[in-house]
Amino acid sequence: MSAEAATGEAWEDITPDAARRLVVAAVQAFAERGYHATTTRDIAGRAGMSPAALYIHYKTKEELLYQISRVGHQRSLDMLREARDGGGSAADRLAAAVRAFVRWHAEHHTTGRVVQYELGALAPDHYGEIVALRRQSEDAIRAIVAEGVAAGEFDVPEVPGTTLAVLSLCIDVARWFNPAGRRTPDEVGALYADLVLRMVRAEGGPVADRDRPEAGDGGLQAVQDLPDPPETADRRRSDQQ
Amino acid sequence: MSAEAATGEAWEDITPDAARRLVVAAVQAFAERGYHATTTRDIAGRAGMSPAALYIHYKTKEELLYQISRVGHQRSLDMLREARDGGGSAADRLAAAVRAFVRWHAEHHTTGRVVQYELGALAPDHYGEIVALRRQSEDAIRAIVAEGVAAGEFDVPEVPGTTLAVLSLCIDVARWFNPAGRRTPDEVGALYADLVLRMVRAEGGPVADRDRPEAGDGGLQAVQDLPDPPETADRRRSDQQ
DNA sequence: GTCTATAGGTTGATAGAC
DNA sequence: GTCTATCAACCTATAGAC
Repeated sequence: MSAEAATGEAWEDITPDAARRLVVAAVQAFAERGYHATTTRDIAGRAGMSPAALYIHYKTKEELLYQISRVGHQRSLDMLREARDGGGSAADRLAAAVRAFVRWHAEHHTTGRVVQYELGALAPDHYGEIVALRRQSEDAIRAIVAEGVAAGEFDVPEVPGTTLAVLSLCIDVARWFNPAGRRTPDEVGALYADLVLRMVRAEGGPVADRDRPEAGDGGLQAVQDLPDPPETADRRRSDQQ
Repeated sequence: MSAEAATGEAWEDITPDAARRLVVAAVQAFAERGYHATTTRDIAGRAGMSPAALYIHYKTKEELLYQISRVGHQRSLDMLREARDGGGSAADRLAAAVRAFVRWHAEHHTTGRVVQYELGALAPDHYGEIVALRRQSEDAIRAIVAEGVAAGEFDVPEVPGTTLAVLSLCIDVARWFNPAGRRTPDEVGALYADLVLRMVRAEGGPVADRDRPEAGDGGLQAVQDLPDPPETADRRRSDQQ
């Protein structure tokens, strides 16, 4: 599978064709070199156009990054919410969430790198919008963990901290995954789902059925301490803890 | 504590004074904006010098990054080897490794971000040197995990994959840690050591003492499938799997 | 919509006075 | 060792022909 095929899958519905080619080219370039090291000439060249053609479809280089970041974050959020709202025990749903999220970060590791590691180059208003999506993704995982604890399926030292660790583990896959490596995206997803369940399982193993409080977050969703909103686009990097 | 104080701790023995100020300034700038978005003017300005003064102490901007990366990676490796060679059970030593590594990435998250996420901007020969240090860090963790499995203390689905996950979890702390957040570096270290032990623990809990094979790697250190060495400095990002 | 040409500004790094 | 001044290269984005 060519790099373009792997990168392009998520961008099928962008039209016109030239705009899609530019996004695909930008994802590859941003993932390889980083946003700031990538020139608009490079992007346009990869898309088979002159440097000026980029500006017919996108107002700035940052708008291209914003498009990539927005679609990628929305896709992640949909995926995690689908797992949260799916059937089965909390363990089933947490495993499904981790499997899907990890698989996506491995399969689309080029997109994943841009989505996860180039946030800091977004304009302040775009950054704010993306952070809102990230909080919602964290909420989805936290809900599953909290429900598992409430149901007696999980035993964790702390719900928000464990949620952070699970999310963190999945995100970092985009950084290290190498398609020429030993494992397929499916295998990494299965391995990580296994490891995460080991991390949260109650000592006696999952409880099949017992009296349990109403499922839901039950006030367990602590407000996150996020850093101050950015003054300029490049003044901060983290949006968690 | 000022940002400079937190960043500066690791660079005390760099002389002369101007060279140290430049490294500290570079760490802060690279962590905030990324290597490519940082100008030599910005670094020199933060260090209280003219743009040209930087070149008295460092031949290029990349040499500054290399210095930061080399010292940070060497410090990480020393830390992990000290835990590996320390006393106690495999669980004790794995917990010590995670606690120290996570604590360092939280406390020195500015340095950590540069060390972990700006590798891709290194010149090819410098990059190769850093990757060698990273492999040795991975070896240190893998040795502890393998020894725990051999001793019956740990039960993991796969030693190399579990090692990767542990390392990954620790590294990602540099990305998300926010000193204005809820947790201190010590608290994150303790939490993560707890979570990692849950991840690797044998179902029946640690085995106190039993017949066990000679401790050591025993051939369990699989050769890593690393990507091809870079042709140019900016052509690759990952060095694992 | 795409091109060539280029404006207008910034960059990494150097020259030479002190 | 540090400064001011500057160069040559390169960048993002725009103008205007087709």
